[in-house]
Amino acid sequence: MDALLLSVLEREPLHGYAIIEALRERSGGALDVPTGTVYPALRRLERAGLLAGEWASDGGRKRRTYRLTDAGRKALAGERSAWRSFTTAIGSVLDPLR
Amino acid sequence: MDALLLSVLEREPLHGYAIIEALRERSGGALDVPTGTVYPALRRLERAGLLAGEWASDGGRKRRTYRLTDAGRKALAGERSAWRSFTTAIGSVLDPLR
DNA sequence: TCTCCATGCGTAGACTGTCTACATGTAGAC
DNA sequence: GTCTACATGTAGACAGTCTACGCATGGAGA
Repeated sequence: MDALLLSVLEREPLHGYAIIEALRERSGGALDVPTGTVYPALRRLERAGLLAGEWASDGGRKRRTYRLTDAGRKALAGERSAWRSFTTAIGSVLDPLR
Repeated sequence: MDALLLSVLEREPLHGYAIIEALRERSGGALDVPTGTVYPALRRLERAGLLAGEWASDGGRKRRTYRLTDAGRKALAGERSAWRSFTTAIGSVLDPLR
């Protein structure tokens, strides 16, 4: 989850709702993350210093827009390499060379 | 976890301890799953009818050897395809086409 | 006008699964 | 006699996700 959020925010700052849509889009509909997962996760990442959130107003609507911090960018690199190691490890068990 | 256990048992029945070693070996040391994860998981899979366990004696030692049931084999196929979908979805977010 | 839906943020509580740490015991090597 | 590898298992903490809510605005259509 953390890696996904960081990755989506890599290019441009987005607010929660837009992040959910971006995840759905980028994954071709496969990833439909509920708000109960995303919002707490964003908070968590903000507390950890990986994201910076800011309130903005679009018309009457209030949005909390998050952007990646430098620490977040580094964390993303780590998450990506961890993900690769992870899938390689699982893959080596699930699809052993025949 | 379930997929990993089922996959390791696909070729031959094994007991818990051997399963842990097999996972470590097959993954090149990356996967070191603690007993507190494996044993309950094996029980769970057995209760679900995906594995069949049987006590055996090797010398003075007692082992519980698990083998894949037909349902387990089907479940494994499902797990494999689910894993592929999953990694594809995550990958499309983490490593978008540039 | 009124209602409904998409937009938008958020929390409470249930649920699930993993991990740490422990208990128990045998066999064999030194 | 003690240590290590083998072997199974549980209790309880912990973390993260999901379901199901509550609240509010804006715009489209009946």
